[in-house]
Amino acid sequence: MEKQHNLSKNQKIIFDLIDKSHEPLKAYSILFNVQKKGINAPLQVYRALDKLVEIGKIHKIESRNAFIACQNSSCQISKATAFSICESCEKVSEISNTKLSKYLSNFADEAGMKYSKYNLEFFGLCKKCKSK
Amino acid sequence: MEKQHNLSKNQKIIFDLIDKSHEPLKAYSILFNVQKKGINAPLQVYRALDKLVEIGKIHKIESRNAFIACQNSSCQISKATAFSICESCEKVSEISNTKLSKYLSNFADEAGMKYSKYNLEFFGLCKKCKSK
DNA sequence: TAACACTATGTAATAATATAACATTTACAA
DNA sequence: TTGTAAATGTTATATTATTACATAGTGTTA
Repeated sequence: MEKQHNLSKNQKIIFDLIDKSHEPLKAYSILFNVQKKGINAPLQVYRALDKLVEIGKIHKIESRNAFIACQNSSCQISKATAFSICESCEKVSEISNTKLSKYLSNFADEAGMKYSKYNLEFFGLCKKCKSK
Repeated sequence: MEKQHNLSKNQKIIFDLIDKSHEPLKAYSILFNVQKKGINAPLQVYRALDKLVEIGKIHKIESRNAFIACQNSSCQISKATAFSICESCEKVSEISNTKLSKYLSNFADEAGMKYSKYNLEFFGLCKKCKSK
């Protein structure tokens, strides 16, 4: 059984917002959206984001400085993440592919090092944008 | 034959600095280091960095907001990059592995989409830090 | 060579992203 | 009930990156 994380008040407010969103959210856009709920300062947002990333409820899209909810229960443990990003409409999807994650987890560099932690971002055009 | 890019004055100054460095450099650290050469403003640095990234002479380490010189002639074309990052000493190495790059370039998501462009960052402890 | 397009440069101001430092409060196990 | 870790609140500030505008260089081609 996986460890249960009871989210704190701020964590819950911010997670709910990200989880409901259909696109990655940026920290200051989150801040703007939760000010009505009494979260007033950037640090309050960043602290909640840090924690949510740490426990795997959300992921940071590094190339976009934005955050999305995890779509994939297993990366709550693994911290091994992969995304596809449309360079036109900025749609981001989490890739949940066992073969890919196994391949990357087992990948060994020249020195024989393996890495259980990684982040992969694919870039291209999504189906919609491609057909325009 | 690959397209020859003649670097401009600022591009050359900044590329030389990054190329000589044994660690990823951040934009404002670059700025500080090139002020004696007459580059005074952040924008001058960012413009050169953008161009150098575009032509593949350097890469951005997204999770660190830092830049390193390309170690791998082939990614001047591919924009398909992979790195290992030590979470203790922050050493970054570019991974140049044909199997890996082929695997990722041929990877198709659920929708059958392939992506020639990607960025992969592995995290762990380098050999040195591991043995401490 | 003049006209043009394109790339690069210089400068100032400001936007966007993220953290430091410090005080206080809450959750909860020992 | 006390100790400790986690979370919160607040102010200030550090770090990363872009906008806007003016000017200068480079190379092509009419």
